[in-house]
Parts: sequence; structure tokens; C-alpha cells
Amino acid sequence: MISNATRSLSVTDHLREAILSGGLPAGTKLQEVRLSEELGVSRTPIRAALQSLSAAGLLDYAPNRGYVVREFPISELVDAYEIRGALEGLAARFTAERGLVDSQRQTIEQSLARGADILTSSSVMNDHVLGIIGETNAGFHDTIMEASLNRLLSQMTQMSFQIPRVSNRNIIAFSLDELRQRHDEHYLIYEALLARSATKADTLMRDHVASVKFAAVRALRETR
Amino acid sequence: MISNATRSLSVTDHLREAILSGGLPAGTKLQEVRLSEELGVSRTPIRAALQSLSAAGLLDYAPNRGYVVREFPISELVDAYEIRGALEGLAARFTAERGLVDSQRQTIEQSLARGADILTSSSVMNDHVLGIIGETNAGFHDTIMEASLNRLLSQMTQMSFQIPRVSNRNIIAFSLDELRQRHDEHYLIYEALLARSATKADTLMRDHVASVKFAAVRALRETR
DNA sequence: TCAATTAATTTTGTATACATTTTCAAATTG
DNA sequence: CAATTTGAAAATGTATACAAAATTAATTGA
Repeated sequence: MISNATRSLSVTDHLREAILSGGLPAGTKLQEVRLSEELGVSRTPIRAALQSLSAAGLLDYAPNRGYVVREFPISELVDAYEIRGALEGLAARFTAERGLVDSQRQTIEQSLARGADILTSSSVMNDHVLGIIGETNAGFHDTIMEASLNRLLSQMTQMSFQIPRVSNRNIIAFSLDELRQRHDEHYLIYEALLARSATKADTLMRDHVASVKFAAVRALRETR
Repeated sequence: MISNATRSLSVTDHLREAILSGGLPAGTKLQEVRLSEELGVSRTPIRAALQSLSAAGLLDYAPNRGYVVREFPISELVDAYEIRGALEGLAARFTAERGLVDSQRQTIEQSLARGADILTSSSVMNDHVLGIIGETNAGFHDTIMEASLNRLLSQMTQMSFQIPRVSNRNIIAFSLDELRQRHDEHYLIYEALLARSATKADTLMRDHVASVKFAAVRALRETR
């Protein structure tokens, strides 16, 4: 069932969140009239949202038969990390080849400093730490994506980011040691970008994503 | 201006073709009422088409300001081939790791045989040869994409395929020798897939796409 | 004459009625 | 009793009217 509370978000964001959070399990038929009644809007914005989410790969669509939340098998989760690694590696390569502008460098340094701050000060793992690290992580990766100045690439990477969240209904449970390793990897990638070492940046980024992949798969195995 | 002749195609296909063929140059505002009048349908299917093409990355969109055909700079064409190489290389890797089923093997062999047939028999380059080769090319790559059994990957690759066509309003002018080289590369990739040599298949596919990239860039430089 | 404001036009956002297709169940027939 | 057919219900596809926002032009003021 879909909450009607948050009307501030667009219908598309609302439905996407419901799918990615697991509120709408795979196989759920998303019917236009039903959704329009539940969300209190007409069928028109509902249709727009369904088309958008279908294009993003979250829904299956068949003409005259409507939209269904599609399956997200674990095997595809693994593949998604492989794809993400290849794309983000390429983004790191592009960024290293073209160089960082000052504002990008500052943004990355701030996210790194913020991550280092909390990882050196706190000795216990809790939701607060995970939250901060999650934000700095996103900031780091997003900046490199934007820095590569390639709309196509960033668009694709956004797509490949959505899949892992589906199966990760619980946030991946990293240990503090693991988080520190991931942070060190971020720092090494940043150094490669500064040194304009394209191949090194590519390789480091791919390995970094592979490490996250292992943690995600392990977390998934443990929770089942 | 948009031809109203081909009504068999959907509105989305019609508009996509108009954009990719250059009939609607970058910067063109696509207005709903205008398009609905020109194509003889209501605004509803027009809106669906515009949303779909925007999600596919062909149109820029701003709320309350509509859709505009976006720019496709040459630099992005080059990047698109890099992305395509990374993704198709990954697809080749997946396919090699998981193996080809008989039907896939047959499809690939047929496309290879058809390509070999025309490339060995004909000694002159014309539109007929280019057309046949174009089809067999698409068949080869599509089969590997499908064989990798990854919807996410095939979806992304379809996206990265669209960009090159935009700047290539004229089909890339390959020579017969070049086409034969590309065909040989296809055959080597196929052998690597059969041998389950994942890394080799990946590398060969990336190099193959890189070769096509060089030809595309050269063709673009020559026509300007 | 130039700038700012306001009004009119244009364009997109939304709602809703109608058309077409599909689906499911009941009824009919062998 | 099983299989097919048929019809009603429900779902998506389309068209159109109305609302809200943005753009453009005109007008007013200095």
C-alpha cells in the first residue's frame, strides 16, 4: 500500500521510492485508476510517472496490459555492480584525462575531509556514522560523474545505481574497518585524478566498486 | 518539418527517427499542440512520446517550458563509442563466462556467414553491400547483448547506440578492406566466446568498437 | 528613448469523458 | 463433463476542456 502523506514529492518520486524501498514488491500490478485514487491525482500524472519509471527500467510494460514491478534477481545485482564499475571507471578515466576544475577539486576534498573526520574520531559504528559516510560517498562519486562532463555517462550511471538499492532493502552493513578501507580507496582515486593518471584512476575506481560489490553480496547472503 | 506519411510507426518512433536523421536539428522546440496538428493525433500520445524521448536522452526538458532537441557535440560522439566499447566488452565477458546456447550460436554463425559471403564475393563497395553488412553487424552485436541476459546492460547499450547515429547523418563510409577487417574481428570475438575466454572476448570487443570509433571520427572529419 | 510593469498570448500541467482492448467468468454446445 | 463461445467488467489508449505557468508584446512612466 502506498502512503498518501508526502504530497511534496512528485508522483514519480513517490512511486520510485515505494518500489526501491520494497513497499511495492515485484509482480505488483500498477493500475492507473487505482493509483490515481490512492494518490489523489488524476490519471494523467500517474501515466507520466509510470512511463518514466518504465524507461528507467523499474517497471515492465506491455501495450494494453499495463505496468508491473519487475523482478530484481540477485544475479542482476552482481551484474549491476560490474556495469557500475565499468562506467565509473570510464568516468574516472575521462576526469583524469581532462583534469579537475577548482570547484570540483574543492567539492571532492570537502567530502574526503568530512569522511576522514568522522572515521578517525568515532570508534563505534552507528546509524549516524553510516548516514554521514553515505552522504560523503554519494558526493564523491557524483562529483566525478559530473566532472566527466558526459551527460550520457552520468545518465547511465544513475540507472545502474538504482538496481542495487532494490535488493538492499537494509543498508549494507559495513564495519568501521571496511569503511576506512573504502575511504582510503577514495583518497587514492583522488590522487590519481590530480596526477592525471587516467588508467590508474580507471583501475582504482573499478576495484573500489568491486569491493563495494563484495560487501553488498555478503550482506545479502547474511540476511537471507 | 515532419512528414505525415508514415502513420504505421508510432508517434515515438516517428519523432525519434526525425531527430536521429537530422530532420529536427538541435535546438528545435517540440511543442505539443504544433506536433499534434502536424501528426494528426491528440496531445496525449505526443506527450508520451516526448517523455519517452527525453528519458532516452534525446530531448532536453524543463518544467512548464517544454522539450528541445538537444545538442550532440562531436566530443560526445567519441565518448559514446568509449562507453559503448566498455559496455559491449562487458557483455562479451558475461557471454563468454556463461556460454552461448545453441540458438544464439546459430544466429551468430548465420550473421557471420552472411557477412563473409558478401565480402568475399563482391569487389565493389555500394549501398547494397553496406546495407547487408549493416544488418549482419546489428545481428551480431544484438545477439551478444541478448546472450548476456542482462536487461540493464542491453538497455544501456541501446541508449549509447543512439548518439552516434545523430552525428552520422551520412552512413560511415567504410572501404571494403575496412569492412573485411571488421568482419575478421567479429569472427575472432566469436571464437573467444566459444572458447569461453572472457577476458579475451572483452578485450577484442573493446578494440573492435574502438576501430569503428576511429572510422566514425575520420568520416565526420572528412565531411566537414 | 529606455526601462519597467502589465496585459494578452502561448504553452505546458491536469482532469475527465469516451473509445478500444483485454480479461474473466458464465453460459452454451459438443 | 470439457471445451468453446460470448458478454460484461475492467483496464489502458485517446481526445478534449480547463487551469496554471511562462513568454511576448504593448503600454505607461520617467
